Amino acid sequence: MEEKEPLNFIEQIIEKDLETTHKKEDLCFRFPPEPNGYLHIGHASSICLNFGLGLRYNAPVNLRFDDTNPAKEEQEFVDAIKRDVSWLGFNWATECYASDYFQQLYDWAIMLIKDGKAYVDSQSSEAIAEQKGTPTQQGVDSPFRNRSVEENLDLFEKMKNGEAPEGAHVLRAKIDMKSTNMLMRDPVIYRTLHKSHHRTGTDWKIFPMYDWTHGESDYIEQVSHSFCTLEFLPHRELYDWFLDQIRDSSKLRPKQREFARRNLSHTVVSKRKLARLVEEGVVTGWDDPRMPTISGLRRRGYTPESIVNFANGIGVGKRDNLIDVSRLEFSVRDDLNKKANRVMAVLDPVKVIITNYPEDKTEWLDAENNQEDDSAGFRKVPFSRELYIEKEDFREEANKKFFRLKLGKEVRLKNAYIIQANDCVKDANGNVTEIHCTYDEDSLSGSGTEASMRKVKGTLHWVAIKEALEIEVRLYDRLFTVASPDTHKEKDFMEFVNPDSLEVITGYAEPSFKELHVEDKVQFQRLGYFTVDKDTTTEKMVFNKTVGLRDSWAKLE
RNA sequence: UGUCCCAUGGUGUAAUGGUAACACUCCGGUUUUUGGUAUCGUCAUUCUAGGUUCGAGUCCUAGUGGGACAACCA
Repeated sequence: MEEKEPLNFIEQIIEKDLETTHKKEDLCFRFPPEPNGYLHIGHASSICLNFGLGLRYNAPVNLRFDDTNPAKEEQEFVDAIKRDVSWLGFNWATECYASDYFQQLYDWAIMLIKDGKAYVDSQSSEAIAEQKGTPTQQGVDSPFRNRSVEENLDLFEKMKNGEAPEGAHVLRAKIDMKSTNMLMRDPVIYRTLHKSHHRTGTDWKIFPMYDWTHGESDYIEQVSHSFCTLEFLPHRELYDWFLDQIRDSSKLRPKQREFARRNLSHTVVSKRKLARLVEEGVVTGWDDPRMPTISGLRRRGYTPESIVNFANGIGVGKRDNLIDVSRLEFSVRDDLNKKANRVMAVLDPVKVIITNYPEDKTEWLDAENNQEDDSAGFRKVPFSRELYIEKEDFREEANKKFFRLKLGKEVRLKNAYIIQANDCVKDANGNVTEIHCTYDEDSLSGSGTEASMRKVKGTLHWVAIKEALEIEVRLYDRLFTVASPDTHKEKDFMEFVNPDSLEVITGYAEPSFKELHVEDKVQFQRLGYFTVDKDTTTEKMVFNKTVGLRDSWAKLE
């Protein structure tokens, strides 16, 4: 007997259907992006939900491009979406396009007209909007609502052939202008658009609207459960109405169910808003490491596993939510802790001189790559007389809570020797420029000597200056200064952009860095996780800081 | 002046009429050649008021609060 794990409400819906109306083989899901932008962390949740269900029930999951609007959609986005879904580690059963169903949708529309369920309206969009009423006020019928079937057919044919100018006519479903659900007030199902479509070119001059397309696409693909976000809940009535008009009762009837979109703190998760950040130059592009896009997170150094674990870990519900970004950071630390090799780099250097170490000597010491992974092995790091350590790791004097280097006291240099600070040199402004230390020759890490086993409270990372590599390091902070930048009543979210979200510095790294390639992930010992950016050249390596280590010392300070 | 959805620690999600739990965060202890990791622990939760019931976070009613709906967007 296995433990009964708790089910989320989506899984409960499926389990119940499995008991009553559906067979296991009936299950089929889909992820339906519109190819008009890049996928972001919110989509990742939806991807993990749908593809996760596919894995759980061993059911197919289609990747369906909802490409009904040629004005916005592009092949570039199709490619990017496929790349992102694959990168997350999911395989779709069939690559589908709503545009593949244009003919079927058209045939059904003709049927609707013949049944008296649809009519051509020849008013302006303003007039139609006017007659639609408001949420609290019912609509009124269009003067064209009762055109004859013949006239409707004729006009619709003209729309299709491009004989009517854009905007002259639309096809509307004839439902109920008095409905409390505004979507049921004779929704537009076709508009004329004389634009080239990324897949159908200029074949079609009429394009179906979302509501008319989505449910019927689900039906064509025999999707059993069509999961979407809460804002589509009022669309469900229409979804069902359309299905009722065209359904063959021997076939499976798709059902739409809704879950709450998952919001991430300190960022925005809306394609339109993300596009503004790109257009207004706040970030360098859709894959800027500060962006919550899949490609941005990837460039930042997030692993697919960390994103999938994040999405699965937060669950799914129906309430408005704002997930703290620290939850995302936790999941990438958790994953990288197991995977990333430890290396040493100094980002804010101060020089250390080991006064009792020979001038010309360089020792190549063994350093363990990852204590969390026995198979990770060892590498060599050079040690010599002049080193860099972090400025903040030295104080002339400090209380005993400061475990680092101070005058007269000892620290361990990671993978190397125990040193003691004896003296320091300062510039005219009183800044420390050199620290003079002596080392304990018998204290080499791993040498097994008594001196090497001594317990010293502090351990510092360091690099030998002579062998050090200069690297560019890009440090990131939250893109917005407030948790929820886009829910403010009066202020535009752009007013909350953090002006200090990027800091570019030069750091110094141990020679083993030469072995790293773009997208490789490492832990800069004691600092955080970093990944090699694609801007890296043979001249200069560029690193992105993915996330810092937890830092209980920083909190103490 | 409407219809619909939602309400559990700081955050997110469980508990399916029967002891309110898990994760993150926060705080503290232990271990540690990363102030990391691991590990142990502390604090903290059912919006309000009625009702049904032996028993209500769960069911019902009302209230309060939050959200959605008036694109030829998806």
